[in-house]
Amino acid sequence: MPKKVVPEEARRRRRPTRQGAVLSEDLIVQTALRVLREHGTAGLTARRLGAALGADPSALYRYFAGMDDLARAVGNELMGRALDGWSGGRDWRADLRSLGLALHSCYLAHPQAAVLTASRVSGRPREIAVDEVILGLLRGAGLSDPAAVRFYHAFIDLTLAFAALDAGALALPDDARRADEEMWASTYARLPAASHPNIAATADRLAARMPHSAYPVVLDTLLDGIAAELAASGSSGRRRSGPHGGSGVGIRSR
Amino acid sequence: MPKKVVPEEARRRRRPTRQGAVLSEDLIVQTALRVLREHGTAGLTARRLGAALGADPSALYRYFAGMDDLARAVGNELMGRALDGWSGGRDWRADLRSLGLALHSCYLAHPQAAVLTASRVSGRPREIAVDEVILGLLRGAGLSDPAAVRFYHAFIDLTLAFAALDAGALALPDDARRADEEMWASTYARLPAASHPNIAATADRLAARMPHSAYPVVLDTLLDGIAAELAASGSSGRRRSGPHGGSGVGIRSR
DNA sequence: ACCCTTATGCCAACACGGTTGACCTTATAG
DNA sequence: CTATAAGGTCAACCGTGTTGGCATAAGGGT
Repeated sequence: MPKKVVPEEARRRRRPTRQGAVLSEDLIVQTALRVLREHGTAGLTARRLGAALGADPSALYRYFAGMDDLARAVGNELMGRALDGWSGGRDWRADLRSLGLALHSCYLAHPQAAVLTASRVSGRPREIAVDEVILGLLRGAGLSDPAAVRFYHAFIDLTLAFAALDAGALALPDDARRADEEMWASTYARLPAASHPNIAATADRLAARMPHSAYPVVLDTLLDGIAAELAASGSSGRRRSGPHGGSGVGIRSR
Repeated sequence: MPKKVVPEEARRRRRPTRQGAVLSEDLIVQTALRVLREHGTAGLTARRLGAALGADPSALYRYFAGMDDLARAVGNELMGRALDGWSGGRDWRADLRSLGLALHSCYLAHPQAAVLTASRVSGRPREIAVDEVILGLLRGAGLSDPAAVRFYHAFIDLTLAFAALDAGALALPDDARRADEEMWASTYARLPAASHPNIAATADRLAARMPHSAYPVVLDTLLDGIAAELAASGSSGRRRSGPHGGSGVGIRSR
């Protein structure tokens, strides 16, 4: 039956639900975020979302083709929030850096939703807007199209990968997260230097650093790489280091 | 009922199943890997695994506390395989690169387990062994302890973050994954140049590159960064670029 | 101001998922 | 040889996404 989902722009009749709510794509997405925050990653079910909206679960299918489609809409909303809270206008490096950090922290604000959507490509307007901005910054900086695409890919996947990883830790039950964090001060710090010399020599530094995100470090390294590419292609003709060829590893969608 | 799962070492009576198979933890894990490979990535269900073993689904609960527990067992198996299939002995850069790729592809071979375990720190022997190897390579290359720890953190989180991201895509139902991949050739390729000039100019390159993993590119960039740090600290005293300070973003466990 | 079309909410049902309690069988300890 | 309990099986429970059919009310056409 819901082969035909009416797009939001074409909606006319807004019938209130039995309990008075008037549904809309936006209301459903906002409620989904609330349910996600309250009930955890696995807590977003059609029935629970319906209950939270005061509507029958099947009513959702008038707005989304399925829970999968809904998840993409949620991801799109996160992208939009990040973009709204960002402003460019400085040099490409500062802009890219602040955009990456904005995306990262925006996903981290909703860990459950991040875990759910970070590995999906929604193809919706606000995500497309983010992609367009990134590509614009890279090409505007002077990169060739192949290099811009290569670094766009690296930038967006890096950002979303860390968003998902860090969000995954935040989304754990409190006790499990605490146990994971204390692992560095307990298990690792007690390893004998004889069998694990390198861990033993750096145990205190590890315990201090591991509970934080490595995203800023890796992001800056990537920005260094982009700057190096710009310097190389600016002076001489082409090329940079390493076997950065196009031979992909694995099959990915994002 | 399965509050009490008998550990593998304490098992004595091995009753054959109705269809003749003799169950064991190892047989179940191996069969789970086979089912994952054959029935697609979303095809590992208790009922299907039971059928593949020639046993009732509930028999699994004599060996594992639940499907979650079984997934962790599969994950452990993967860590072991990654470490076993790797050999160092060349320069630090080649060793780090092959180790990263080995970990990445090993997790990707079993996406469900990867998604489930990538953001956890288990503190188990094989994982500790991997950490010791990485730290050893970095310190052996000549990095100071703070730099070694910083790059160890970046390396392991980067690898696991991409493993989880890429695995998340692979773990999607087949049709959803296909839809995601075709998004680049459909939605993005059709955006008008007027509104989205940068995407329009690079649409074909994007469609060609995005279905692959960006991990190798980012990994090589990180290795470039390590090499730069070595060169800088080798000649002059200290320092590298960027605001890489210790002020963490977010709270992480891994 | 009316009516008629149809968008849209609701209900009941389906297939499939993990999980469990009760039962039965048989391998092994004593 | 027997008693015990490990471990396989069966049936059932509950929660999941999803859909076909039906009821209703919104709002444009007249």
